[in-house]
Amino acid sequence: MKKLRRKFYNRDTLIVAKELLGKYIIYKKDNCEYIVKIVETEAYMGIKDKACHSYNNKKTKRNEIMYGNCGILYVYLIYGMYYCANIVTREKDVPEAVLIRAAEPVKGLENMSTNRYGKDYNELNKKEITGLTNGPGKLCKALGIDKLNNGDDLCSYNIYLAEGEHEEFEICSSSRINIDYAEEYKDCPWRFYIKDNLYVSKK
DNA sequence: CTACGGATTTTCT
DNA sequence: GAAAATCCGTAGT
Repeated sequence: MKKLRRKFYNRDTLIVAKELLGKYIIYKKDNCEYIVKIVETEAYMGIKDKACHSYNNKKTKRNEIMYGNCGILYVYLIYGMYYCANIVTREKDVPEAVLIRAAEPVKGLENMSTNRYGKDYNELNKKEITGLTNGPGKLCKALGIDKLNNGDDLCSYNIYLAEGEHEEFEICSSSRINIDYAEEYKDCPWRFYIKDNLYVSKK
């Protein structure tokens, strides 16, 4: 599979969010190779976007990664219990990113099952199988992504994104999930997902 | 099928 | 001290 280069990420964040659909995340950890296909993303559009951590150019210890180079993972803890994985876009000092909301498991299913439920993949019922990676917190749990992955370079060997075979699918968009506080930005159609894919988190 | 509340803790004000 | 880019179980339709 063809690895995505740095300049893929240094483009308009909405374009990157859309083009990330269908791409593969390859992550090597604990002697296991995890592969998932991205099926749902959300764009966070930086200093003007009230839903974005960097709204109004706010810079904190948590979000400083967004102000750095693109093609880097931004991971943070949400609601005290789950992690969310984002990919930083644009050039340095333009703090935008794409949240990876959901993915389809491709390889490393046994390990994902253990990470999520503490049991074998072949013991999972149908709901547990789709529940492996159909949400931002679930995806991180399945892949074992946590705080330590904040700042990981996606143009490296252990973790990177790649293009698969050319594949036809229809892209849907909608408003983003759980950002009611974002006022006039809460209805922007900046969430993208692959139509009819089983692992999309909602609708 | 949808709707609600509780869990849990880091981060920022 | 409040909020948070979530998830899950339970209850109701």
